[in-house]
Amino acid sequence: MNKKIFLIDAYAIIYRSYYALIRAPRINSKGLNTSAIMGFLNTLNEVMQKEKPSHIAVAFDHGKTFRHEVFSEYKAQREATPEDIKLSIPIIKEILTAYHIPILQVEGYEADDIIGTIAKQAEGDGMDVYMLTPDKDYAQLVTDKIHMYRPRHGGGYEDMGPKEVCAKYGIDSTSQVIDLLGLMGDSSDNYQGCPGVGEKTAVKLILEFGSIERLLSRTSELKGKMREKVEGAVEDIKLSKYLATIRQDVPVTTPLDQMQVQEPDKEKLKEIFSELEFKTFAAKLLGEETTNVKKTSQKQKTVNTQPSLFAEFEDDGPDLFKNSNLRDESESSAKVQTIENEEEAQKITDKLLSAKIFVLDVKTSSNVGIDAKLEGASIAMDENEIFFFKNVTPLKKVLKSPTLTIVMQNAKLALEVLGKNGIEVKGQIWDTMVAHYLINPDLHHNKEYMEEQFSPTRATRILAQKSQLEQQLRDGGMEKLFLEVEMPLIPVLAEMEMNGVLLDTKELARVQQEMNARAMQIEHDIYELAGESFNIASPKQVGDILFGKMQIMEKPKKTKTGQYVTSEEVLQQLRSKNPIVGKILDYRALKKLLGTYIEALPRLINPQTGHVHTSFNQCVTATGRLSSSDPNLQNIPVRTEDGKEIRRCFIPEPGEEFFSCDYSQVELRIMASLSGDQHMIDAFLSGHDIHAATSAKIYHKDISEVTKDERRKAKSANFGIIYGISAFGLAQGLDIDRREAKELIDGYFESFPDVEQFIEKCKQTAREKGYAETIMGRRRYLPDINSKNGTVRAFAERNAVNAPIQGTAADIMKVAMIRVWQRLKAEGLKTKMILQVHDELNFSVPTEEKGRVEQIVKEEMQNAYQLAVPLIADGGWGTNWLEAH
DNA sequence: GACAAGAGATACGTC
DNA sequence: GACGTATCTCTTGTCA
Repeated sequence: MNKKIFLIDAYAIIYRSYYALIRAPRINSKGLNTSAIMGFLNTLNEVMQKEKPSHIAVAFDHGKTFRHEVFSEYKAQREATPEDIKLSIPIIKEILTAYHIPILQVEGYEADDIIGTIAKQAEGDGMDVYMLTPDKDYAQLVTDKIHMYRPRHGGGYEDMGPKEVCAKYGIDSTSQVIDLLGLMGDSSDNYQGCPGVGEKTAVKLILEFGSIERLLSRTSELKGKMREKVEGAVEDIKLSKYLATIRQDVPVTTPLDQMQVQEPDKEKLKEIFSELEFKTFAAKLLGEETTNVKKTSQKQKTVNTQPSLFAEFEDDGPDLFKNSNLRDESESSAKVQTIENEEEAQKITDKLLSAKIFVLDVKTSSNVGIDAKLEGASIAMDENEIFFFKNVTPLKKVLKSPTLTIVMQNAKLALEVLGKNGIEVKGQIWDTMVAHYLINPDLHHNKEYMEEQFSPTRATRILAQKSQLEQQLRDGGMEKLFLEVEMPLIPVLAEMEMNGVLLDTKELARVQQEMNARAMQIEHDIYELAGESFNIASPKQVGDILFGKMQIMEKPKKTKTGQYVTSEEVLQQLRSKNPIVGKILDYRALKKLLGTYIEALPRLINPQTGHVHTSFNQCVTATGRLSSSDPNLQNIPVRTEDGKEIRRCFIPEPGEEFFSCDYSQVELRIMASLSGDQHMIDAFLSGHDIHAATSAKIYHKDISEVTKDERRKAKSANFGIIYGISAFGLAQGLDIDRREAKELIDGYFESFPDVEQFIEKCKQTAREKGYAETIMGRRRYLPDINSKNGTVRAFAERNAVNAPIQGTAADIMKVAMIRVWQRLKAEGLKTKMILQVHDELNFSVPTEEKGRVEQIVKEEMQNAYQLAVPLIADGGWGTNWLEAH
């Protein structure tokens, strides 16, 4: 029989036992928590009986280690060893001594290092080595002869050899365990490895590169974020690997033969167990009759709650700095005066009326207009004095005065909340949030600003910001855009948000049922074709089925994270390979519609108003467009038949009609105008279908001879220019090769030479100024325009072309919205503007106003700006959004 | 170790 | 090109 040695990591077992019983610790009559001792003994007992080792030893950590020397933070975050464990250690050591089991500890080393060293020696002596520990770090030591003997969660043990270790972590060899740990780090030892890399990613990298050293020498092969992560943590990774590496050269003085299992000192053990009140143990371990010792005879008390050792420090006392409002006040020199009676209010409103400008900062219960309640408002005329109104009604008269300038931050929200309380704002709005957006359109303003909590003194900060922002707007030539477009737009948006849009919930429910049934059928078909069921919503699983299991194509494309690409684009190409592909696409389309719209929309109906109230965000996009969220009503489907079913569910107010009016080819018209290309302008002036006309020009044909395919290509080219896509992008979109795409673009530029020049000019201007500009002076900064990296630069160049076109379209639409809204007001019409989708406006119109509204909307949209080509707006009516289109 | 929250990737809806 | 949202997957922090 071969020699068999068990090496036990004492603290690992002790901690594990202690925490396993933390909710119901074992406490003996002397008040000692014996969980740790009991657990340790149980483990020892089980091993001795089951495995009958020939040799055994127990290793303890001892003092600060060499790891602390190279890394002072090593295990620094660990809480102090619980008192109960501290008390248990000498007892456990005493028990071990009584068993005649050697206690191994070496100053400056951890138990792992000692066990690593002995394991190596024992292996050299031809022993079978078992390391008894739950600690995964030990896996690095595993060989054919050195196994881990790991306590299982529910009880029992797991014998882990090289095969088991590799299988558990998914690696090729046990030596890679340290590479794995070096990358993932170990939170319990307080070293982090590569931040953002956990087990999954670490395994992937190790499998790809083999080791940390090889990975670090070849980081250039990594892509994107992953490369940044790894390259940014090279030193941490190296250090982590060093810390994770278990030493095998510890000066242990105990020779192996002293670890031979011996007869225990039974008398001594009896004494200790009796002291601990371990009756069962005493009986069991000493081989006495156990049957008459009933379980219940253990008088161990079970305590459910244990007072925290730190209780006295956990008292949630007053933290002066917890409340940021308090901190704000201490920073501001302004006096805050709370206005509570009418007399005071009167005085201040009189003062306000004679002031030209003041700050109004409204306190709301929510950042979402429709949900928000009015909770007061502060007013500041200068930086010294702030008045906080708990009741805002006295301000009604002031806010109505059109001659005053009211400075606000996020005025749309204020207007909405005030409006709900019957207070109209007619003064000139000056919104610092929007100003900041114009000056720096790349930042996320809504979040940044709205997360700042209200405090009475916020008003003075807004005032200070205003003068700064005003200067910046002037410097950037955006004052006009700000005052004449963005500011007047605010009440329009506020009203649209409050109006909301009605949904036909019955119809929606019907559509939901029908689509759900279809989705289920398709799901079933897919499982049948795949021969197994899987999560079709998981791109990873879809990829594994299609390309891994079914292998429907050779050399499938992979994403940067190493998964198969299963995008619509890829799958469309593979439709003919296997019927499952089409089914997956159909399933995804249905699920998308169901999940994003059909099931989601009814949940977003406001119970008070019965309408869906989106947020129109004025400070989000880099180009100047609005965006819509919660829900996004700017991406309601329209292309597919199923998508159209959803549009059908958007309805006007009861008894009214839905009017939808959209600009025809605004962006192309803007490009024609900005470039001044006479051919393009003529094409528009002729009134022909613009894509056909473009095509006729490119292919030197009469417009009547243009084929469908030629028109399609011209259309793509037109869009390509607007979106600034590359020849590559165009080729992809049209499914033609790049050479042909290049020819198409060349032909396009030959036909419209000034368009080509315009594009060049856009890039040139951006290079010189550092930003692109719209017709109304809106800027988009393009810091990458002079980048050395070709891809990065090309991206900026496309933005340089796209931003002026898309941004100008946005400018024009905003002007149109303001004018339409103002006319509706001026003419006292009840028609409501309810949605804007970039180039389209939607209204709910009382029947008697139809004629008037159609005329106003078309007129104001078409005359919003004078271009070299006419702006055309097409309107349509219906009982729902789809019909109106 | 289990669990939840957060971040990132992927996919897809619109203009 | 510009967005916003759903879903899955992985990482990280927290709690025993």
